[in-house]
Amino acid sequence: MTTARRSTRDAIVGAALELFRERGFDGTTMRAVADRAGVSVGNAYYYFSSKDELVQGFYDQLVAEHRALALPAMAGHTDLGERLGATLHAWITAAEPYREFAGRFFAVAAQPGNPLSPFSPDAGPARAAAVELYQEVLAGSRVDPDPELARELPELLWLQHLGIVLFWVHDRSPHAARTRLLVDRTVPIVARLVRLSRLPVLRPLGRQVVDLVRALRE
Amino acid sequence: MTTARRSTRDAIVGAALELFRERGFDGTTMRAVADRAGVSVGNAYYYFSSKDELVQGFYDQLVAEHRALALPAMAGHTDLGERLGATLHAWITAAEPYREFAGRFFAVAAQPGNPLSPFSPDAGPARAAAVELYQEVLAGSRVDPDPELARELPELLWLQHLGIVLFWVHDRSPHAARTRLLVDRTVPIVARLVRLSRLPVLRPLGRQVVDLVRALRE
DNA sequence: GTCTATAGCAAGATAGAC
DNA sequence: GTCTATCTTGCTATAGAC
Repeated sequence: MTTARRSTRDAIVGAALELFRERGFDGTTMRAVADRAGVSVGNAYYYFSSKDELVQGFYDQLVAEHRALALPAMAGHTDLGERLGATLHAWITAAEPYREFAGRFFAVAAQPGNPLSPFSPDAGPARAAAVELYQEVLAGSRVDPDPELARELPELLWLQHLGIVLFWVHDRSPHAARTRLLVDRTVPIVARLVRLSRLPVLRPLGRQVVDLVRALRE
Repeated sequence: MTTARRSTRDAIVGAALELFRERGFDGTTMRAVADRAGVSVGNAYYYFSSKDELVQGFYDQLVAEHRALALPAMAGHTDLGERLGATLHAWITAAEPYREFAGRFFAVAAQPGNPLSPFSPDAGPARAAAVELYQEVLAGSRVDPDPELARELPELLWLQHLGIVLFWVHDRSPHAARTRLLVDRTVPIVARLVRLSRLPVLRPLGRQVVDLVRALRE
C-alpha cells in the first residue's frame, strides 16, 4: 500500500470518527466525511464501499484501546473474578466515548455476512486476538478448572464478553451503570462455575458444554 | 378498525412480505411495495411510518406461527428437555421461509431504541407473550427446581431463546442444521441445570442468578 | 378518516472522464 | 486515484377526491 493511499485512507477514517462523535452515525453524511477529509465523495467510496464500512476504523481503535486498558488493570490480580471483572470494566471504559453511535455500529456488525460481524471469516484475526486476551485473563489467575473445559474456556469467556456488549448496546443508563452492574453480578457466577467444574456432579455438565463448543466449531 | 383500513393494511404487509422474500429487505423499495399492494406510496406511509415498521407485520406473523406450531409439538411431553426442544425447533421451522431477509430484519430489531427491539418498551406485550409461552413449557413439565429460581425461569428460558435466534441469524448451513444442533446440545444442559438447582452446592449459584435477573429488572 | 397523484428533498451509492 | 455528474430510494409535502 503506497503512502498516498494510506494517508488518504487515514484522512477519511479520521474525519469519519470525528463526525461520528460529533453528530452520531446517522447524523453524519458521506458528503460531510468527504468534505472534512478534503476529498470527493466518489473518492471516499473508492476506499470504503459503503458508509457501514467506515466503522472498521472505529472497531480497530476500540480493540486496541481495550487491550491497552485491560492488561494493566488486571496486572497484580490472581483471582479469576477480579481479572475478568477488570477486563470487562476496561471494555466499558474504552467504549464509553462512542456510546452515542456504537449502538448503530453494533447493529451493523451484527448483520450476518457483514465483514465486521464477530462470526464472519473476515473477522477471524480480530476474533483470535479477543480470545487471546481471555487466555491471558485465565493464564494469570490461579484457577484449576476441569482440564477439558479449560481448553474451551477462553472462547467461552469471549462469548460472555459478547453478551455483555450486547447488553451495553441497549443500556441507556448514565455511565452504563446497568452494564457495570451486570458485570459485577455475572463475574462471580462465572468464576463460581469454573471453580465448581471439578465437582463430580458437575462433570457431565462440563462435558456437555465442551462437546457443544466443539460440535459447533466444525 | 374498519374493514377497509384492515384490508389495505393487510395488502401492504402482504406485498411487503412477498417482496422481502423475493428480493430481500434492501432490494425492496417502498415504491415497489406500494405498487404491488395497489396503493400509492403516500398511502403506504400513512399506515407504516417507515420501511422498518413494515417488518412488524412479519414479526407478528412469526410469533403467531411459532405459538401455533409449538403448542401441539410439546403436547403430550412432560420432560422439560423435550418440551423445550420442541418449542425451539418449532421456532426454527416457523422462521425458515424468512431466512433470506430475517438476518437483516433482526439487525434492525437489534438496534437500541427501535420499537421492534425485544427490550424496547413498545415490545412489552410481544415480549410478555413470548415469556408466557415458556411459562407453559414449564407448567406442563414435571420439574421441581429451586422455588426462587422457578419464578425467574420463564424469563431465563426466553433469554435462551433469544440467544438461539441470534445464532440462527448467522447460521448459513442448509435447513439451519447448525442451529438445530445447537438446540439439541443446549437443551440437555439447561434441563440438567434446572434439575440440579436444588442441590445444596448449587443453591448459592441459583441465588446469584435470581438476584442478577431481579437487579436488572428494576 | 382514507386515499391518489405528484413533486421534491436528502443522502447513499455509481459511472465514466481524466 | 481522483473528480464531477448523475442515479436511486427512503421519506416528506401538498393539494385534492370521496
